[in-house]
Amino acid sequence: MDPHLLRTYVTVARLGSFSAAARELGYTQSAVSQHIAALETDLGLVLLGRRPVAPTPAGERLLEHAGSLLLRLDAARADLARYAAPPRRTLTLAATPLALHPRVLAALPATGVTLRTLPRDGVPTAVATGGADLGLVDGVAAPSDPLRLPDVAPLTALAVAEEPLAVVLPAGHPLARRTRLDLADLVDARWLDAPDAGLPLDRLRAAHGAPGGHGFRPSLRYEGTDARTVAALAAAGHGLALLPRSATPLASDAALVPLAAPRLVHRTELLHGREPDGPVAELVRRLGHREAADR
Amino acid sequence: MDPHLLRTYVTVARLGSFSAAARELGYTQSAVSQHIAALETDLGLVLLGRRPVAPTPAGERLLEHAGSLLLRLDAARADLARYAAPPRRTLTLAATPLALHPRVLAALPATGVTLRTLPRDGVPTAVATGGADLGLVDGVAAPSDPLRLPDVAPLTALAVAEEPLAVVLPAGHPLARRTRLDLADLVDARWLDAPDAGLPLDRLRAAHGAPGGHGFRPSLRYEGTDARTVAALAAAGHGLALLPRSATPLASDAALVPLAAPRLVHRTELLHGREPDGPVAELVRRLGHREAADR
DNA sequence: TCGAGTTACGAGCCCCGTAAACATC
DNA sequence: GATGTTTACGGGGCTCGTAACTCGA
Repeated sequence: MDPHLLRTYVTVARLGSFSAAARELGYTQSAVSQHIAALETDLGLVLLGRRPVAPTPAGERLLEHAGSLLLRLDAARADLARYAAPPRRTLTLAATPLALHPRVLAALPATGVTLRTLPRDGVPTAVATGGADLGLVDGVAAPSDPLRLPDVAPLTALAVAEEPLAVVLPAGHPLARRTRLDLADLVDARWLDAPDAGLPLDRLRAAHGAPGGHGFRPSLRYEGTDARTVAALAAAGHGLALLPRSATPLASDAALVPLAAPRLVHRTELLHGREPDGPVAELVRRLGHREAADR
Repeated sequence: MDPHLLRTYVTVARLGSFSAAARELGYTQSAVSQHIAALETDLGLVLLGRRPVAPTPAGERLLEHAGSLLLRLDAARADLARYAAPPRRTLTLAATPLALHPRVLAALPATGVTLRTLPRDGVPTAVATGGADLGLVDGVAAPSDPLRLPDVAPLTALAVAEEPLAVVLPAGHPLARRTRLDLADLVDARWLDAPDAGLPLDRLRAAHGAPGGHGFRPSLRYEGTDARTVAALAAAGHGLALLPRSATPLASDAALVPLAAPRLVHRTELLHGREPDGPVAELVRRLGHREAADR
């Protein structure tokens, strides 16, 4: 289970071809073939069906392990590299769209900042593998509960902000006159599915206590990262959306009703590798008032 | 960052000696020395101080990564090995002491079972690396919240039971007459520190919302795994203890007061690798009524 | 001087590329 | 026969062991 072999394996599985993988990795087809053969004899399992080239069930399983394994390997290397490198003068920040809280924007230094928005899982990965110095992630959680983040490497998370959640509906919607809404009222509604900009529907289902996967049926799917668009889509009646209050600069045709039960908040956390220095440490100091969790 | 080199490195760090590590791994000192040198040049860092042989700060950091990396590697191998092996006829169960809920014991098959109790972190590890077919872990959590387990590999967790928590005090204790207690009343008390048998004090601090580490000061430390002993120690006045109701067959000199706030329960979960078969699947079917989480 | 880690060097193995064989469309 | 995977084989590099060297108590 040499990492080289694993890397070859995941590449072949992703591309569905030995030769394509060889091109991408800078090997010959022959070498790739030998790598796969070595893995298969080592594990005593056939990992790939040939013609077409596709993972067997065991191979699917290995893919899950291998992905996380290679990720952690990169993370370890990147983390150690920080020890060798001189302190950074600039700062790269990876954030989910809704995590760009005004408090954070206000605290950023005037120069030397690169900001990049990524989908949710990409942020921890970027911080772990050194693609970013700091990460900002948002999500729903019970008040003062830490977010559930995939633990790719030892990262430290600090709570940055918590704010109430609100349901966005068209102004004419029957529920728009309410002063508060419970999640239970909304299980059967159609919801916008905007995993990169809004809050994933899975989280709602989980919060509502139905991990089985029923309820909160998706309507339109939006694959962009702009919260304003999500709010506009909801106002136009394409489905409900749950957003933090501050992220919804309202059009006149939308109604915003606070979510009352269950008690959930929109939470933003700052993620960093350990022992930040230079501008990273400065920003952490300005933002992090209370420690959330050590992963 | 070849796993072989990492394994050599952690062994050297653990034993504090190149030659001892060489003996343990079946290499010559020379090879070990070359392994370490290779790692150090690869990463561009000095990992070990020689004479005495001890990790540098960067080396300490690598140790954290390497430990988890090697563990996951073993886990992946063990998981894949299950695909190749014929279905098991026997069943090995790893459990924390308080996780042996009567429901579980009742559901065990009559023959072919090996039961082993381990400290908390050992259970997920054992299941992941194939040391056990199934794991049972207990912990405190908010009602219907999954436990926070270290994620060493993709494991599936099923909720088995939740039951109320109670504080064990000596019969003569000033608080023993109360009909309910809040955690806030008990921050300043002395607590038994019994990480392997009772509930770790860190969890109490976290539940109380003070991750800083204050409060819940330890009194006597008990390193065994017997819950009965913990209850007896608490009854004898050596410190308070928090236990699930059912785990405290009471001596007459002890008082049991239910914990009322925050709303916490003692929860047990069943852990298994995916797609169980044979007796494993049978037990899972009998016990797992609701799925807790997929890690 | 002794214990312990490093360095020099050579033998063997492993890994990859070339090239030919083989399979499938 | 075109495309794509496997197998045979050979060279170069890597890894480990032997043994000589170095350093500190």
